[in-house]
Amino acid sequence: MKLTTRGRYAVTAMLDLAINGGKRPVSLADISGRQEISLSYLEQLFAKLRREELVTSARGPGGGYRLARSGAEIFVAEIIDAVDESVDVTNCQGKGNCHHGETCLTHHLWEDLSGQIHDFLSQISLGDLMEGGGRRGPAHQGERVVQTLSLR
Amino acid sequence: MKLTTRGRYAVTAMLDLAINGGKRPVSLADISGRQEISLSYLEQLFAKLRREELVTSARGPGGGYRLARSGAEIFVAEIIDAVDESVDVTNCQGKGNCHHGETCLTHHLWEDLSGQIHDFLSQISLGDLMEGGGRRGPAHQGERVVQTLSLR
DNA sequence: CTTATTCTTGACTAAAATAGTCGGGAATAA
DNA sequence: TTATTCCCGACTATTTTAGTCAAGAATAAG
Repeated sequence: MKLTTRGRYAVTAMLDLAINGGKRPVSLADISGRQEISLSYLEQLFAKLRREELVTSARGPGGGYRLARSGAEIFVAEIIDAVDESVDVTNCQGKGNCHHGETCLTHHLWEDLSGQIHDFLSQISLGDLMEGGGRRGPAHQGERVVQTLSLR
Repeated sequence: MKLTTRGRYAVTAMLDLAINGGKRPVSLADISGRQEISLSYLEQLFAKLRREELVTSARGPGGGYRLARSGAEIFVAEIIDAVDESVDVTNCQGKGNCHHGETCLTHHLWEDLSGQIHDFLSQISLGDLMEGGGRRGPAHQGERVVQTLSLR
């Protein structure tokens, strides 16, 4: 799990799709215009999103992309995983000699930590984001997610 | 808040310091040897950690670094913030014209999201990591952190 | 006092990731 | 038939990451 600008772009684009996508598919050109993301870059991102079956596509005039499921069933973690694949685990993979010959401590640690964040983002759907949205202030105090995190 | 390899390096090094640092300071050469991180790179990281007052230094033979506070009082989020500074907020900073003239939706969204993760990592101290450590399996089922996350 | 050790600083470099470009295609609705 | 839109691969510029190098300052130990 990585959190980068690319992940933000992808979530942004998917949210745009969730908001503006009704019956008709939404073209990348539209998303590009609204969100100010380069069209070609969006194409790259959506190729990955499609491979992970988060969106479906329709070619030709009036074509574009649709969410593969409802917004309530698509979670932020899925989107980020789709575009930011390959979490390479540096240092001491398998070697297990990092710490006085014992099996690497910090590696597991980070893996766990990143797993926790992943679990967290797995609870937030596009639907949640649409409701609560980016609005700050007292508008939506409603939604609450309670999470139990265990450190092992 | 960014989560990168550099942050992992920093947390790893700080944890090494927490574990191996008793009365005497720990030299970067020692950490470099144990954790297999380049010495010069560690120097760069520790310059930042020192600026943020997470560690104190002692020069000369037998010198090295010490945690500035006890491990129980140093939190993962602080470490990551210290080395991964400058979270630049791309697109629509202040412009507020991203989405049909309304003030940018996804920007706030991401800021909130990243804030939640920050809060989460602000609850995990080096002390916690030392206890629970990287051990998987049923060893330490004890520690539990309960968090209430609110989507706005 | 000398010396080896260790931090301190700044500039530089190589490699990788990120963000983006470009050009050609294939499908398809109008 | 044609304009629109996805699809795909290769290429490029910029930035970030990870690491190198060299010179210097503080200081404990001998």
